[in-house]
Amino acid sequence: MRIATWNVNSIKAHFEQVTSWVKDEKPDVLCLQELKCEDHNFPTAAFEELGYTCAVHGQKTYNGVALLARGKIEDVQRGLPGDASDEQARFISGTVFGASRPVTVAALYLPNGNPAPGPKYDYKLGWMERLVAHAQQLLKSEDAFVLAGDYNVIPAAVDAKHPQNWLSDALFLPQTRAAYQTLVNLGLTESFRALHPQEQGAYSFWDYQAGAWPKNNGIRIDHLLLSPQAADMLMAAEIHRDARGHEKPSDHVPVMIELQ
DNA sequence: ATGACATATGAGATATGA
Repeated sequence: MRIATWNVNSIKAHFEQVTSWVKDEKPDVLCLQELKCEDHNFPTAAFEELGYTCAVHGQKTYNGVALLARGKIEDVQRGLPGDASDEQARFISGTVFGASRPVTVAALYLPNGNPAPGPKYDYKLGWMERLVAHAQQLLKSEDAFVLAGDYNVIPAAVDAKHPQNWLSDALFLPQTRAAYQTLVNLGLTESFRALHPQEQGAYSFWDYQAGAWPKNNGIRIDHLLLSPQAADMLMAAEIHRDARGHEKPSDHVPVMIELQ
């Protein structure tokens, strides 16, 4: 079972590139972030024609996440538990069915948090605390699960071309990295780094500005975190950096893993 | 030090992103 995550920076603006990639790669499960559209404007019919079931948690202009799967999706949950007043569409989860066992997959779009300090950074840290609490709940079941998405977290200096430029940024502040490490320390496995411990220059985001892409001035912020039961099934993890080379691309590229 | 670039909204300029 192959599971991919991709911050598409508007599904409307990048529809052709997303569907083209899906036709080529045929992931079994696809987590999308930054749809920037409401549910009724998501191209559900087009993805259904490609063989996917769609679970969408959209929002006008900002945010918006979706979970797509080749088979059925059960127990869909929209929104990250822990704050009923949070109206930002940044989390959707559901259970999909692989050859061997069910897997719960969450598509998440963790808040950017800039400028830090400030209310946006407070929101980011609060969101991360809620994600830790939710992961703790999921771990109790001992089921396989995958938390996939745009974490807006640079885990370590190796995950940025110029880490010194990010020291005071919400994506790389010590408090951000500590919160992310708290999540991982629950017993989760970060797929890409687990399989490529030494690899440098592997990024998933390049700013549109200042020629970041041709200089490979990127950061690795899109991650798939695995429960112990899912980690046991991990066979591959790859960043599809070629997607950044098209005309008018998203600023993120897909990251895809293979389980069992 | 600043802006550079992209998207959505809505019809100009602003908010957001990372």
